[in-house]
Amino acid sequence: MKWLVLRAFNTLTGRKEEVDLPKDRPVRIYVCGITPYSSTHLGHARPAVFWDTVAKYLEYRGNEVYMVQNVTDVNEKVWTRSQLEGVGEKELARRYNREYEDVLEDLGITTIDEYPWVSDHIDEIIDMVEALIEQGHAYQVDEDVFFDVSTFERYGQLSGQSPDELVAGARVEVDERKKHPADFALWKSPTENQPSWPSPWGQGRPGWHIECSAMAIKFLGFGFDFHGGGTDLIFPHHENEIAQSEAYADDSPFVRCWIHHGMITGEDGKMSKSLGNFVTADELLSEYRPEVVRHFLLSAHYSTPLKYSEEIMKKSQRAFDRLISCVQSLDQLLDSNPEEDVPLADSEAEEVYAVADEMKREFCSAMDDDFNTARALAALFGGVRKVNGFINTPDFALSADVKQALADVKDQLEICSRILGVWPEKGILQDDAGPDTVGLESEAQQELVQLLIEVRQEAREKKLWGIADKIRDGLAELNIRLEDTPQGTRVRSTREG
RNA sequence: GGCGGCGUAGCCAAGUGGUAAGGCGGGGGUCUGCAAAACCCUUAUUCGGCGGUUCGAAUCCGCCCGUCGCCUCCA
Repeated sequence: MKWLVLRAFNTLTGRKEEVDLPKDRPVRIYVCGITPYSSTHLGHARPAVFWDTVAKYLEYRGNEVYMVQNVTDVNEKVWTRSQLEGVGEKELARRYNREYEDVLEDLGITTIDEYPWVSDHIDEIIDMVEALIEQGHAYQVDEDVFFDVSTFERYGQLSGQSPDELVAGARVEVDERKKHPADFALWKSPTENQPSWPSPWGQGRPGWHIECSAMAIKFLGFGFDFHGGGTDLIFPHHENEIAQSEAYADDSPFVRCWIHHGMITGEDGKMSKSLGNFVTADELLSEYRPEVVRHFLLSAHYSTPLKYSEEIMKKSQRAFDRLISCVQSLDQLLDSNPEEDVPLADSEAEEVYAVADEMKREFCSAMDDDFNTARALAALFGGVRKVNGFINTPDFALSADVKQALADVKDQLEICSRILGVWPEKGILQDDAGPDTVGLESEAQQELVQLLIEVRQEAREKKLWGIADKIRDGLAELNIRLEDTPQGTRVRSTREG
């Protein structure tokens, strides 16, 4: 496979640019993670699924990937919530982080190499703040330390606004001790009895922003390849990250390409806790299979807002069903013996190979073009449609050559699907049929279903349609659907989730 | 008020200079004992509006409208 250039939209420059992928070292990626103070919702799942897909794609492309996602466990929100629940800040963070990790595991996210915690990097943070003070980029007031925005001429580059413009519309009252209203805290004294750490400026806590700079530089070095996060983090978080990091290193750029994903929205705007319109990842995963959730999250380009609704989830469910159905058809053909002396077997096989090639080409072209997962999904399903069309033609015959070509197309479907995470990882009947379905363990249930199919088949051969339909209808009520195909009766679970 | 994103069929969504992918839904057919699934045909003379550049614009430029986000320690 000959790779073309990868292009990505860089928030810093505001345009799509070519990204040279390093050949002698891993692609280094930092993605803003969560603040573990409440349940994981869909908005947290989007970046995780998106970046997991990017990493898997880059690996498929032949690049190693090293990806880091932080855990902001020292933070006002964590503190506030811990007070409400009457537990320690650390304990609360651990609990919600565990929940987040479980969701990531359910969603098949396997590409994140490090999850650094802020509370484990206080030393690095203090070192960085000290250096910034020495360099004249930061100043101490009482027991707080602020970054001096006026010493960094590129301030505002990412968000496209000057410090004064930012201040003009500010809705918060400004700390009078700051030299410039846009200055931000690097280190601050604790309120009440918050956990705090000793520092040259007294007991205190890191400000927001500084932890990401310190941890990104520690794990990835200065000038790494991609930095991801939500559009809501562009200002102030990422703007400040750039300022303090580039000031600290006296170098530029801190990040080669900034990628910001759009917000998940509910019926009334951005999904957030304060609006109460969020859907937790757990809720969704109890209703839909992870592959379906991934399909939904990848069905629009990462940069656009994505509206959640029950209806749209049903669409993703159907799309996933379509993929499964195609794979099952392929499996059945690959399990059967090829016919001999099939006319035109060569050209038929060529046709199938062409489907696989075209799908792969279009898939890669979509991913290379600013990680366009919506287009990649379209390429995948285009392949599904063509395969279905091919094996459904009236004069379709399974020659040995065609069989081999179909095996190839199935491999390609699997490769593309696995990158996106929509490949049915777990069996469709076996794992779906929990005890609630028919009150039996799955293996016993399978055997039972097989028996029923055989009985029904005998009934059909004797044209006892009433009995045959009773079995089919009865199983349908248990969410087990029977489909009669020329290759025999196929079993499908219609249970969602 | 400032900055940025977005606006494509009933719905979701690709398409960033060469004449509108795909999916869902709808309509018609094929297959089937009947179904289901699948397949085939069909469903936007036009891309929020108005101007401009160009042989040619959904694509580039300007203005306007709508919408979302940020300017609050939010993914």
